[in-house]
Amino acid sequence: MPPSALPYRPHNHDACVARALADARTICQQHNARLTPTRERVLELIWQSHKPLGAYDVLAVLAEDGHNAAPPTVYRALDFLQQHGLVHRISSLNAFIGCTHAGESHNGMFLICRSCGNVLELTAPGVASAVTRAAAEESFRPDDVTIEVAGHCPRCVSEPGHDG
Amino acid sequence: MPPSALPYRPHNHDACVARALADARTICQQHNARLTPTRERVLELIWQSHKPLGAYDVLAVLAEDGHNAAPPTVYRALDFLQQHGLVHRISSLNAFIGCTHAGESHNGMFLICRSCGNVLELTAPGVASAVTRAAAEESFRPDDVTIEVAGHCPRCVSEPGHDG
DNA sequence: TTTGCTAATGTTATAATATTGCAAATTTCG
DNA sequence: CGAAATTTGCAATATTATAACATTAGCAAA
Repeated sequence: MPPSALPYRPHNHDACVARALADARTICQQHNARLTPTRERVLELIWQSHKPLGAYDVLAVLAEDGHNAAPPTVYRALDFLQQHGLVHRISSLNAFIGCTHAGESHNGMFLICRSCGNVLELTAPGVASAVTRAAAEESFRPDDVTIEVAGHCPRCVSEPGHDG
Repeated sequence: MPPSALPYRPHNHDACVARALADARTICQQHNARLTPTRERVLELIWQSHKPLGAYDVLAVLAEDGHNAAPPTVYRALDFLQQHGLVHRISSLNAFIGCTHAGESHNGMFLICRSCGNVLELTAPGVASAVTRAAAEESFRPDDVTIEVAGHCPRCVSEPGHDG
């Protein structure tokens, strides 16, 4: 039996979040970019679980925080975080998830469980090269590659009905 | 020099549309599904070019037709067409495009030109199998695979500024 | 310390995309 | 025909995202 990937097994998620925030600080410093309180808070919220979060979900939590924010605040923070490779947008879900390979150059491929909602980000070199090759056969010059796979994660295949 | 794929070279596009409509009729018959006038008209509109069309673009043309339709009309027609494999939704664009492999079982991969807007749908067995393999390594059971590649098509790489 | 510049945020409004729910019409089929 | 199922019409509303412009914070030079 192969080891389950992170999102699918119990773990101290606070450690995930802490690591993500620490990495983000480092990366922003390297980029000479300012990880302001709002941006950091949004990143933290996005990282609250391995399930993607919608912009308006983030907005709602900010409101609970007492931060009277409007949509542009959230979208700007998310744009910033995306630009620095700290979060990804999952376009088939209109939602955002923390990048688990921040800092590394990577081609994300996302495995989205329809049952529990967790998303696993993979670096899949074989997939990336196959895509590149297929594009090259059409003389197409790729820029951004979106690969999103909806299905069922190992936990939900074996014991349906999870939500965590 | 490799031959340009269909969307990138001049062709009698009316023939594309006619073939798509004819195929659709056949497929719907096989599925015991009703290709009603609205559905057929929506399919025809989606096929007006090799550029994806938004739901509200379709709606606008229906309005010009004198068909006083509301959004649900369009979305229902599009759902129907998707269910029968006649159109695809490009989630990175929130738009729809005619399926060029209707009837065949296929895993679409879309090459989206950011310059001219044309979209080429490919069947890429190498990509499909790489994705399947990567998912299997995580014991993930894929259901739907979305592969969308944004970039520049051969025509726009060699002579930027196209729109057709 | 003021001044001036840039990046970041606030604020209001609105655009763009998509769905819900119910009633009416149409088609299918016994 | 008449009952059941499918399709459509329609109004309202939900959800996601951006435009436009005013304001403030951070920071460096005069």
